[in-house]
Amino acid sequence: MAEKFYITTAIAYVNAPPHIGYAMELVQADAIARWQKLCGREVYFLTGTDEHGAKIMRAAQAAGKEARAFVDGMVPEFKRLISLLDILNNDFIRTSDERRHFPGAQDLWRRLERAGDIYKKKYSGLYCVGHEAFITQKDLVDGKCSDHGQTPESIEEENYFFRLSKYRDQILQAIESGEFMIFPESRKNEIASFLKEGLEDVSFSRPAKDISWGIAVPSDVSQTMYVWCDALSNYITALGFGSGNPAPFEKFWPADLHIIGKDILRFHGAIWPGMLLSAGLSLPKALFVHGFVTSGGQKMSKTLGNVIDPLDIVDRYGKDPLRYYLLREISTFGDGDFTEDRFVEVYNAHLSNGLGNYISRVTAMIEEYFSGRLEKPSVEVLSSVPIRKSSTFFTLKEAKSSELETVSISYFIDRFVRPRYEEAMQRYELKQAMDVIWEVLRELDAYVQTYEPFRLVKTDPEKTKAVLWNLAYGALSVARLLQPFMPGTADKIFSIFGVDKKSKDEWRGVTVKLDAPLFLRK
RNA sequence: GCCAGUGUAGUUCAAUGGUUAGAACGAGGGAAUCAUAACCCCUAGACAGAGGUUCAAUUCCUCUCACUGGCACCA
Repeated sequence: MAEKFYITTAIAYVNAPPHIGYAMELVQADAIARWQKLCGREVYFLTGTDEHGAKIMRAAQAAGKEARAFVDGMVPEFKRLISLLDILNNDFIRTSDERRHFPGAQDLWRRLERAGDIYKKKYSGLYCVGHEAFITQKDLVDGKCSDHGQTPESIEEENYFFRLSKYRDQILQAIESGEFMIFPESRKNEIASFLKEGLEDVSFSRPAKDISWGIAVPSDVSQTMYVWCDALSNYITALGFGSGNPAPFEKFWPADLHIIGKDILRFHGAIWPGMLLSAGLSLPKALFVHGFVTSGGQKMSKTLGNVIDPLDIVDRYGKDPLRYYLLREISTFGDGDFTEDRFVEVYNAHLSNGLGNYISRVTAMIEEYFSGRLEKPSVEVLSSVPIRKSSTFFTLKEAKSSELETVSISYFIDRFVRPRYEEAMQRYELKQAMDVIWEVLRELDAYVQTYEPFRLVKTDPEKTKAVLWNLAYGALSVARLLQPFMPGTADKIFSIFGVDKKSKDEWRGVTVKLDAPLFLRK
């Protein structure tokens, strides 16, 4: 039976249309999900939307809509982005879904209550009349609310709290032992030191009179769940936890990987595991924490006019170019920058001039010299056209220590490219894995230069066949490696060379047909 | 303020206690013509600053400067 792999993105907050950060998170999750599938795992990939809370209520009000109508209008935008980016999610959960989400969230609450970890306590906070909500110290400028310029009132009210402090040692232990992994290492250190400083209990509900748009506390309808139990629980409610059909939950939980942004590390690295421990459920196996996407070095904002709309980019350049940029040009775990100038530069350099041009030149020669058809040459013929010694291959550490004088293209790919690629993927270093692919392309372009098949064909057609075979083999290998990242492009390449992508057999021949260049220069 | 981390070519990144610190994009030049004037080759260009440890430091230590993240109820 296939091993399972449960992967999630954070649920997107729908107070505004989808932004590039969510697009990146989806694409990262998708690349990993596709990779896991290729490795033979049974993948369950969840994404969704977070639709409750005061901010949504305010956004709805500003739009002159009821909360329900507002979120219902917003969700299709998120789904459209998902479909335009070729995201292969199995499921989409909405926290406002009373049938799928509410029962599980309330069930989770009851479990925590049964564990004795929910208690009532006076909560005192700074209440801003303008916000009609509590604000924090950070919202204050000179003691006044930065948005409304008013001095907040200090108000006390009774809320439920969750005894998070009780689980600190267990959480810390799980993180330090590697039972609950956090990528990258720096984020693991960050959350570990946060835990070491000590954990306080967290407020877990708000009076319903203040926030009606949410999930009622099961035992007390005068209170609405605060975000933790409402939103984090999506990861299990989507699997049917607390519903009539918990089978998927039993099969797929715990999550193998939660993909999140650095801004919500604490919730996923402390509060969520605390809740799970209290409920007697397993902890997720790992957290993947990415950074932010800026634009021109600054946070995107309407006033600066530097907001990048992912839907617009897909519209004008295509889905795979955007996927490419988000996965390779933005460092996997760090922050990254997105400007259209840079995007076009990269598009031309790596996609048009690099990948696209390579496919063009190879297919053109095969079509021109051999009517588009090539059979795999014999080993003897192939061994007469190894890659040159000055190539990147011979600068690899692994190669330096070997005694090899020359090496074939297929040996190069199987023994040196794939292991490095796989090693990067196992650490979820998506950019590094893609770097490997473009190194191969560079090697292949240089290989054309070494043997000059366009010249060689006039004197030695047999040898030319071997050279072109290797180039086609290289193109197909690149397509294979590309599958998690640029699935549409990978499929196109398989189809251009007339091979079945699903076949695991060795390629025996290619029938080439290129209708249009892969990426036209911009 | 406290804690953690980062500072390498115009830009994005890599590596290393010891011969010329790698690559990509961008720039300049050359060669080539299979290809989307793409590709290939060559050139220019960097270890934040100051001390220290060491036979030897970009790499280890200290300090200064700069930047980033965290210091909890923000999705």
